[in-house]
Amino acid sequence: MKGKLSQIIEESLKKAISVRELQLDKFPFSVIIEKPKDKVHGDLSVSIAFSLAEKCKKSPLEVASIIYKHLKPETGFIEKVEIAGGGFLNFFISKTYLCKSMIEITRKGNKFGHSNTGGGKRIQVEFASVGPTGPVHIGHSRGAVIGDVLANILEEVGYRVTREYYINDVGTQIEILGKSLMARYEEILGKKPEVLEGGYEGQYISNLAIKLKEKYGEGCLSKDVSFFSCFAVNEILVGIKKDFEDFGVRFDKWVNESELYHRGEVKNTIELLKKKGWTTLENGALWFADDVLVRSSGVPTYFASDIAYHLGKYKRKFYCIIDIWGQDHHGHVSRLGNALKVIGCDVNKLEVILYQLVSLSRRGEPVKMSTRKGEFITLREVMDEVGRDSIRFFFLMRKSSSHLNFDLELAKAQSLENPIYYVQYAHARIFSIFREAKKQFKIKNSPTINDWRELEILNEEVEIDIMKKLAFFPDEIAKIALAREPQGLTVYLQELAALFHRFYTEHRVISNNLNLTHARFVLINSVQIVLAKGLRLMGIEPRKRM
RNA sequence: GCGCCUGUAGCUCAGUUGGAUUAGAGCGGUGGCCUUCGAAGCCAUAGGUCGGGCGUUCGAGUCGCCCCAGGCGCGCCA
Repeated sequence: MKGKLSQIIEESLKKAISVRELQLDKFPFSVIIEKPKDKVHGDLSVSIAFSLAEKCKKSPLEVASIIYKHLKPETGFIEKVEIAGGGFLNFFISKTYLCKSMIEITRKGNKFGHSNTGGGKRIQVEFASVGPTGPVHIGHSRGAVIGDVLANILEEVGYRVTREYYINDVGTQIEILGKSLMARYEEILGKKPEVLEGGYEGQYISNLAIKLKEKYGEGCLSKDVSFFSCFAVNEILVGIKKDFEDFGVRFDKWVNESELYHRGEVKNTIELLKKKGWTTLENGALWFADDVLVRSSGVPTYFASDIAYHLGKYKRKFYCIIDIWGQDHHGHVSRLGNALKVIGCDVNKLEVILYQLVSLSRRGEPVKMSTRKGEFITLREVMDEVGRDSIRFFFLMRKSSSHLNFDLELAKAQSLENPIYYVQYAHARIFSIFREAKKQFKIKNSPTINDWRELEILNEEVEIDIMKKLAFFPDEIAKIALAREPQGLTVYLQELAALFHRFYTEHRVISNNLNLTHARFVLINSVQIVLAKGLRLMGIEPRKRM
């Protein structure tokens, strides 16, 4: 709708310029359309007269009047236009348009909201990538939700999305993991292992050791660390994949860091940086600016392989590359960008979304989490405790840059008052109405409608508000996709649910007035379609009963 | 010390690329609403110097600078 209106304004401006009523050297490249807070200011409003006033040497009111004069009476979309507040142009959407929107929703069903603004361009979203040194903990799950839902939304607006998980399966941490497992294995076989400083200590390590013993007996005592590392990584990865699967997160591609080494990509990338003259040798290590690419031991760092990984992404020719990382990686952003820049990558294509880590508490007492010490709450545990849908909704209620405090006891205690139930309840109520309707009429769950005039009978204020809210859904999705802010979905769904609950309380759907009943069936069916759509985009299954 | 993020009602947070003389929602508080499609709901009411200051602008919760408070990062870890 905003796009439609900005086009109308642009045409008016062009006309005004061509007849020299507005003196502008440059055409303003974008017309910003806003949604006023107050209904009396219309459904959509434009404040461009203020910004043009100075350039044209006219008052905002004069500019607004000129734009107003050249507006083409539009095709039933706009009911009326007002100039107010000294230069605002306020537009009121026609009821005809709203009624026609309901027909569109009814016909399109779960395809409503889909658009092709992305034009099939390919976007890669890399998210939730954590080293396979332990089970997924709840902190990482936030990145998983943000990435998964953002990917859903980008697909909805017509991009082809590749969801990718980068597995850091080599390096110091993996070696420590192997040593930790080795020590535990030796321990349960009655040997006294070497003391290991800073090793991984979680119960899952012991479980892996037991598994090794059951499978090979004492046969692994002669194996070296890399054997244990490899075994641990593979086993843990199986668990991670299962965790994400049960959490409703899917990936199209899993990339192993080790593969980048086997294919020589890391080496080639380092050579490329060297050749371009951007590296220095100091204390036996190879540096790029203030960071080490290759250790004095000859082993490349994570930094080096990540440059290689991203160079690979560029070679795959994505329109846009999105990385979703925990805030603790923010120091990595600029140096990665700088390195990519000097080897010829267009860094404008790279977007890094940082999310604040989840801090966990129990009855207000902070819970310290450390993967290494095994002191952490896993995604699995929280899923069992509060349910996957609640976690998803909760994690999407705040913008990614906000801190998120997650109190386990509170989450459990509030589970009945969790906002997700508010939205789900609205959805379930609609099904309930249709169940009741089935008893009284012989109707299907999905009413059909061909003539928009049948909806003109919907005159209550809250009905009009609902229709507007629904008609704006595609705009909402587009905005969320563009801003890369999937949390906007929770706000929209709560607002729509609130309108529905009010409508439900104030008015009856099923009544003696058959025409009104039918129109309201169409209305609530549309609400159901959009609620379900929004929830599914969030990876939450809409409920028919509570 | 340097860098990133955050600071809005008692609590948890919205606030649309700066917009309209009354800054919103949920929880919690108070008072109402079930003979009728699900009360996990609705309505009303109380509660705020938008951390503080200066500035830019026709216009600032939103942008800039400084200060205060909290979180995180600053490794030849990833």
